[in-house]
Amino acid sequence: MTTASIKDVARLAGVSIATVSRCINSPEQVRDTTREKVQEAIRQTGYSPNTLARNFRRGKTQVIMVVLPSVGDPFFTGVMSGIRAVSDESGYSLLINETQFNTMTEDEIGAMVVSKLADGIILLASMSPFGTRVLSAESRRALPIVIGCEAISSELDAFPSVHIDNVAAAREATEYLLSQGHRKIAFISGQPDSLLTREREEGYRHAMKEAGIDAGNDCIASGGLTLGGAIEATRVLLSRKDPPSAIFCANDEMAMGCMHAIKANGLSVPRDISVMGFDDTRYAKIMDPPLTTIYQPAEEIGERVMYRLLHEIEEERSHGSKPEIVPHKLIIRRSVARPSG
Amino acid sequence: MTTASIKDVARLAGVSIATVSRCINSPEQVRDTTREKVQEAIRQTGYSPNTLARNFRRGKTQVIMVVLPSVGDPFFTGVMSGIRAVSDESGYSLLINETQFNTMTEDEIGAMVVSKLADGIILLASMSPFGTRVLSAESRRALPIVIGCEAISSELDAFPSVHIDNVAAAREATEYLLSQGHRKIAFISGQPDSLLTREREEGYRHAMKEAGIDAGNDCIASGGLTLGGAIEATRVLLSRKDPPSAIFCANDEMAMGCMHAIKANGLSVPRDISVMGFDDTRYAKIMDPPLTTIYQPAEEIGERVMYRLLHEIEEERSHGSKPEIVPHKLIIRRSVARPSG
DNA sequence: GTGTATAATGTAAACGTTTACATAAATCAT
DNA sequence: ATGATTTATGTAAACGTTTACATTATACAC
Repeated sequence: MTTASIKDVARLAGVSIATVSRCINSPEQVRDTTREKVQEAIRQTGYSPNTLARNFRRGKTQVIMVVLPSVGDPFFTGVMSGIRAVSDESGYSLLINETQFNTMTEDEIGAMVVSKLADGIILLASMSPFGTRVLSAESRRALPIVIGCEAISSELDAFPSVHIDNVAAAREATEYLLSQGHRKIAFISGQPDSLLTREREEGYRHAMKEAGIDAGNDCIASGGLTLGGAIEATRVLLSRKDPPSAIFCANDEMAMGCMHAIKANGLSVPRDISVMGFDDTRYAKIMDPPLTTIYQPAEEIGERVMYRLLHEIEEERSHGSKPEIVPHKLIIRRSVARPSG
Repeated sequence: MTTASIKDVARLAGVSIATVSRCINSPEQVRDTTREKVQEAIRQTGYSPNTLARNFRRGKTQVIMVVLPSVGDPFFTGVMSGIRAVSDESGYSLLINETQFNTMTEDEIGAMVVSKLADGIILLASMSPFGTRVLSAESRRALPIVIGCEAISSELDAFPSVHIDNVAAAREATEYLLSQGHRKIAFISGQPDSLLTREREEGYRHAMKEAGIDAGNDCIASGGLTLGGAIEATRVLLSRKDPPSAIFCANDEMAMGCMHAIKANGLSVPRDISVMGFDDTRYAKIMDPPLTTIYQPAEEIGERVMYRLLHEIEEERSHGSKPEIVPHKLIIRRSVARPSG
């Protein structure tokens, strides 16, 4: 009971396999009467083209691989939804790879594309991509890759990318905290090596320095970008002899954990401690109090990344293109107030 | 500058392509000296097997398609993470399809499997799958499909599935509300046709009926399983002349929206209105107040679904297997209290 | 060293499409 | 009706693997 192939259809319809193929791929080339015969045969056999064979023949998979730290994070969900909107309309499927626990090395990822598992690859805030083992310098440059949400360091800037200006955004956020009179501002970052938050930390440090405040290492805690990590980090921060009056979290997810930990400690937000997030996920506005944060146009980032990738795939590769910077925005809600002390 | 093929490697190593292939797939079959030659040639050419050709030849993609309403929902994120844990270790990749806005019809989904885009398919709380157009009755039964999170209606019970007992769980939740003295209990459901919540609604109705309370249609509002939908639904519920003293939401995501809307209305949870969720996502415990809800073992469901699917793919198809029921649990936190009135 | 058993390699077909090219059929002007 | 032109169909090669089978090389016993 093996599935019907194009040959079966051809035989049943009394035509050649080429004609059947044309009926499917460029129906206007075949005469009406023949087309009907073939369609009838297709119906009878229950034929559906074997994608494996087709992909092989065409040398394309119509699949895009998306590599990202965590699909669960509501910000990435937003980006994904932008990507999906474009991929849907252009006939691509999405292969998702979470690097959450580093189950997949960059080399493996590179191998997937080289070995044609996907036609292109979107790197969302991943670690520095691609060791040199798998990909020669040339082939690396020839690979359809677009980076989203995070600029990649120096030597690899041949890859196109789209993201906000993370440094500026984090500086703005910090400056807002400063403008409200805060001096003791803590920062909860991602993993130490996380590209995603490195620039935000840089913006934070920059603003603090400019304000003449020494943001020593005990102002910074790592929350691993997760809810639980942030709860832990906040506990540590609060147990310090001189606790902060404001905490700036590198993403909203951590801000949620942070706020929870503060309340669980019997303190109030923003009366005792102010909290600032980053991303403006769908949860920001329903938090209690609603979260003051930095808005990133998640869907737009996703859309532009995907459009960009399509361009890379379908047109010629663009060398050393400048990153696309999309605008961010400080969203003032109610989780930040002037310090009480 | 086209990528190297197995031929190039063979030529460079001075062996036949068969030997190269064996070096990759069953190295023990080839002599050490030859293997080294070949490996050297592979290194020099930068060869990596063309997955397209390999898949074609082998008739397998090593890809599983997962169809689910929304990757953004933290519950599904949990299920996905269970699926991923198993798929990773067994060498499968995941193709994700959100049906969120019904961009993809069931027929299209069926077509994907028939046309070999994926080796198997996991349906997470999707609508009733598969029209009859694409799939004949026999091939439908022959398809490696496993259903997660929701039993599928009557005639299709040939598909294996794993999920909790939704009816019983929802009944328990409602009974808990009743035991706290609530009589005016509202229910916020998903879309009217959503399989995911239909059974939960049934459990709710059942418990209400058993308690001798008439749960008329104005006790039930649709929140579309989304945050925003639940906010809207709650507003409607609160504006009734005789508002409920407790609201049971068909998932935690909606409970978050619900709680927000209640607070935004100047009321307090649980003093004025109690809120009950369903899923026990990672946010449940950090809500303010922490959410009383039904725990579903999301990761376990994902793992078992995936194991089940692997079995379907690798062993013979199982006809009419009974659904696997995993345990749920009522988690009592602080969003439910005795009614004040 | 011969013959036999075993291990290693080579040869060639097959998988199901798409497509360049060749051929046959239909259309049209005369 | 004939030939010229256009349109529709058929033929066959190609894509890069894997693998059954045939062949050759190696090891081993005598």
